[in-house]
Amino acid sequence: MKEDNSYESIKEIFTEYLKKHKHRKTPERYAILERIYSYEGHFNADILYNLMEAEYRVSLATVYNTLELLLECKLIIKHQLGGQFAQYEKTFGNNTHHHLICTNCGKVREFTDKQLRISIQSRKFAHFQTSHYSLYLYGLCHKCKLELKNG
Amino acid sequence: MKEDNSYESIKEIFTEYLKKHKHRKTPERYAILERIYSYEGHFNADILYNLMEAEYRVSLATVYNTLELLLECKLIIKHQLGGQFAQYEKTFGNNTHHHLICTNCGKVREFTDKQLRISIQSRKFAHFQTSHYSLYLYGLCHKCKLELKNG
DNA sequence: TTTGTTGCAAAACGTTTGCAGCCTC
DNA sequence: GAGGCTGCAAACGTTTTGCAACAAA
Repeated sequence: MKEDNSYESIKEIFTEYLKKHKHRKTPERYAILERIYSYEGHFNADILYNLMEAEYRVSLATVYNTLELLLECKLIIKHQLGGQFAQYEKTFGNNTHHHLICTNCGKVREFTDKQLRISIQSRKFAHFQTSHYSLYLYGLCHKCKLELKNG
Repeated sequence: MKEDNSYESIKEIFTEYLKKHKHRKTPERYAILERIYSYEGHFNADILYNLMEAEYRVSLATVYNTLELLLECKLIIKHQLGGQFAQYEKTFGNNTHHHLICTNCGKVREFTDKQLRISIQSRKFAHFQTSHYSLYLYGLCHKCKLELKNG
């Protein structure tokens, strides 16, 4: 099981995808993939760009380009949570989780709920083939609820 | 029941909100609210701005300003579906629904599922007070699935 | 050798902001 | 009359694009 989520097998998925779509296997692309898979949690293009700086310098354009490819082969997923930056996260080695978003401070928390996950994933459609999903619950986090009550 | 979703009662909610927060009751704000509530489906700031053109001319800044107020008093909700525009929709007189988003053509379809809605709405958290939620299922619509298979 | 990819910088895009004048309150 | 709101245009910040140089195939 652990092996399935190792960087080697992830890399293989990416290589297959690149080959199939006649894209080139550039060192930049693999460096970005590797960086993403050693990162825990949500990130955005700018965070990733700055993380890369230290290891293997790539341009921001290449970061965006590679994120697009990784989205297409489903190695990462994209969230449009707040206003500004799009957020990304790796899909393998990551438990499927749901998001709690505070409408006051914008903080994002994750939670897992197997029952909920199954309810959603088992929903089938005649004319739509689901590949993945996102569930966002909006509301007030503990801190903001107290602040608004006292303020 | 029908009365509860009429424009008059919606307007009252907005008026209450404006009064409570010491905001002014300007004709622009009511014109925008009215336009939104006579519109079916998702819209974005630009669509709304263009719709207003014919009836009661307002600036784009005012559109954004008013959308912000309507969000705060929960008369509309905001979706960050694709990349570009944020999408909005009215909340009253609208069944709670979920979204199917085609990852190929970007088309958004809605569906309702009472059981799923209840499962999600009944999930409680110790340190988070949920106000609303969004569920997005990503995948391929019928048309795109066929196109990709044949292409 | 061919052609996809890179880095750079400039452009594009939706959204936000600053400001003078206007209009609720 | 005071101060919040409007329209306008300019600014903002993220993402995309055009192009010349480069490198994978």
